Amino acid sequence: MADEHELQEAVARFVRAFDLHQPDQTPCGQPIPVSEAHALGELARDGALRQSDLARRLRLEKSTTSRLVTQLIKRGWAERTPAPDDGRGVLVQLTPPGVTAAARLAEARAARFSAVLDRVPEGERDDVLRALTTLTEAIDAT
Amino acid sequence: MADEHELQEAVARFVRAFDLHQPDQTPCGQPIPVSEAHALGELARDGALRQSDLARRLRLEKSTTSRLVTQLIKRGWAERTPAPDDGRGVLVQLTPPGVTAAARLAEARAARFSAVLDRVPEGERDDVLRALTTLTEAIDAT
DNA sequence: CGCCATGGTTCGACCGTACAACTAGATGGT
DNA sequence: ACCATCTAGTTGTACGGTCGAACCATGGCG
Repeated sequence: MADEHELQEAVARFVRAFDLHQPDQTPCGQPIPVSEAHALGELARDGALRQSDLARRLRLEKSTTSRLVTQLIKRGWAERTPAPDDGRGVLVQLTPPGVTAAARLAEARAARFSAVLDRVPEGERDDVLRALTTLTEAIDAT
Repeated sequence: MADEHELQEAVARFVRAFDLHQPDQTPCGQPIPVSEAHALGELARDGALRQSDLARRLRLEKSTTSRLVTQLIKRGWAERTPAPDDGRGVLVQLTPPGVTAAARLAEARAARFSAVLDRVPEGERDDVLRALTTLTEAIDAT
C-alpha cells in the first residue's frame, strides 16, 4: 500500500544515495560538472541544436543555458554558429574533442549504471526501468 | 530488456522532470532551500540529532552541515546545544517554529506526492515504490 | 603526558540557477 | 512601410549548495 509519505521518503533516499547534491561531478564519478554532462549527452545524441531547444530539454532558463554553452566552448567541446533560418538564433554543436569527451562520459556512465544494474535482481530490472518511467510521466503530468 | 543505457536515460529524465536542479526551492514548490528541507525532515522525524549524525544522513560534509545548521538557526527553526556526553559535540534540535515549518513543508510535500501518485495507475503504485527502493539499495551497494 | 582521532567552525573556491535589463532580429496588424 | 510586440540570446546580480583544507577543542589510549 504505497502512500505519498513512503514515496517521498523513497525519493529523498534515492536522491541522496545518488549524490545528486554534488554539483561538480557526475554521479558516475567523472570530473565534469553535471550540467555540462547533461548538455553533452543531448548534443551527442541529437547533433546540432538551437540553444533555445537545448534549454527546453534541460529545463533550464535561457540565461543559464547561454552560460552553460559558453562553458562548453571554453573547454573546446562545442561551437556556436548562427542559425541559418533565424538571424537571432544560435546553433550549438559539438566539436570533435567534444564528441570524444561525450563518448568518454557515456562510457563511464554506462559502467556505473551497469554496476548498479548488476545489483538489481535479474527479474526486477525491467520493473525498475518501467517504474522510473511511469513515475517520471506522472511527475510531468502534474 | 533493461540495459544500463536505458536506465541512465530514465534517471536523467527523472531528475530533470522533478526539477532537482533547482537549488532554491523544493520540488514541492515550497520557497525553501532544498537542503534545508532535507534537514528539516530528518530533525522533525527523529528529534534532536548530533550534527555529525545529521551529516551522515544527508550525506554531506561536516563543513556543509555546519553551515546548513547555522542557516536553520538564522531562520529561528533550530538551536544548537552542547552534547551531554561529549564536550566536542553539538545537538541540533528544532524550535517550536521549526516544528511548525517542518509540518507545513510535510504537508506541501504530501500534497505534491499525492498528486503524483494519482497519476500512477492503481496497480503499479507498489511496484514504483519497490523499484525505487531496490534501485537505491543497488546504488548504495556500488 | 603526549599522540592521534573525532566533532565543529571558518575560509576560499567553484558549480548551478533564476530573474531582470538589454540588444537584435522576427512578426503581424494597420 | 511602420510600429508594437514577441522571441532568442547575453550579461549582471544575487543567492543556494558543495567541497577540501586549515584550524581549534575535546576525547581516547598507550
